[in-house]
Amino acid sequence: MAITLFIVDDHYMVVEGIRSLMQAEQGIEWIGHASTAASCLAFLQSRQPDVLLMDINLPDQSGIDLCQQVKTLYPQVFVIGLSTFNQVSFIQKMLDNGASGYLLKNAGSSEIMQAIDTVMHGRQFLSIEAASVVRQSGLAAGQPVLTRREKEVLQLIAEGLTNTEIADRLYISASTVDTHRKNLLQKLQAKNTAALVKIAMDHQML
Amino acid sequence: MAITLFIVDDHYMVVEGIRSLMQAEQGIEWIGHASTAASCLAFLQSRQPDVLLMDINLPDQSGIDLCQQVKTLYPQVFVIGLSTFNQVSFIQKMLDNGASGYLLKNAGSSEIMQAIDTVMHGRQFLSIEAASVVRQSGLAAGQPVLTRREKEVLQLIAEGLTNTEIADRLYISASTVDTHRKNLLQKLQAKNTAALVKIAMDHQML
DNA sequence: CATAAAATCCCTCAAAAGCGGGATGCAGCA
DNA sequence: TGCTGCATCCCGCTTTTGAGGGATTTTATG
Repeated sequence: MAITLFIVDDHYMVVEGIRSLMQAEQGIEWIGHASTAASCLAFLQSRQPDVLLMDINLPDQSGIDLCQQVKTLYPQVFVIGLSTFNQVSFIQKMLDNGASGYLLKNAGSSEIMQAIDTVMHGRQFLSIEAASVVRQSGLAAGQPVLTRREKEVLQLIAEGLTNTEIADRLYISASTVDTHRKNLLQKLQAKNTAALVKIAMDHQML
Repeated sequence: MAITLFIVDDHYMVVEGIRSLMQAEQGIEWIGHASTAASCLAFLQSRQPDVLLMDINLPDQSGIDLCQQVKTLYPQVFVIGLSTFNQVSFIQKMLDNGASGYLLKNAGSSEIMQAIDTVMHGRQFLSIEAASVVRQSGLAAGQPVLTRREKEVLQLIAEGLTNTEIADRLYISASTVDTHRKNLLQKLQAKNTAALVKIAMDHQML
């Protein structure tokens, strides 16, 4: 019995690349692809693949959210996240939302096959590069987790507001904003606001 | 005589996708691919394609720079930029550096063929989506152009250095750094440093 | 209900950024 | 030769931040 495979990715070249790579493989049945989260969900209503390769960047909603929806509706489907290298900060979120693995888009056919095989056995698969970056960046230890308020303050800082302006916007005192700011600097290990924004952008927090 | 094609992209799936799409086409000869700027330049020493598809994000250096080098060394090679949709701010730079066209990674084979055909005739080709985004975002009017010094200062600001630290690093006075900082704020229409870094990141300047 | 985490607020003081000027030297160019 | 853009440097003054604290109230959660 062949393993059925479905792909969600809005980049046609990537879809075509995987199809081409998988065509040569025994035991893999390509049952289709979608370029949006909506059309993916529509397809799944009629048929579910064993393994679902899912890009993190989709035009209508993020793969993170789609992953959660899919796993809620069809827990038996194994989801493998797919993205380019600079989006590794999403890996943890993806796994938190039920994904079984993570592939970088420079993976070759053997790595894809290995990923499919691993997740079909109920284990987790990470691209070697992904895994190493996770280790390097300390993501495995959980990337700095910001509270709701801290995220709000961070967002407004990045928009160029000062503490007092942020205070007005959030109906709190400037001192409080300052405290949040200090905590942000500490959590993200930033020397000052400029570095804070840079690091936050690098971690896709903005 | 078939048109020779070479690809630089660090995502194997994309390379494979294009190869698969092009294999079915008449008159296209795939002469190879590279995953880094360095290996691309090495290949070009021995052989030059008619058309060079080039990803903008490469591991060792940006496609923007590579494009300029390639066009300097081999002006007869037509370069077509390749990237995903959120990197459109690079399109103008790519074209400035001598690229003849721009394809988004969700292009299908007909669009790729059309692009190759168009640039081989010496004309410019933009993906419809790319063209529309260029119009929308006013990129065609040219995004703010920074001087060499301003770029250096911007980089160091984003790393969290203060004016005096930057001054030490660049062997200039803190006052000068301050002037560059003022000019950066003005050019990028930023209210303060935080917004400056955010905007710079949005424009892929960092 | 106890406890921890989050959110709130306050203080001081030094350092840095931001604002609004002005000014000089130098290179490329019409 | 005069113009323009770039890079360099300086002044005074205000605002904002960053680095130390300390403290209280809310809100989850076992």
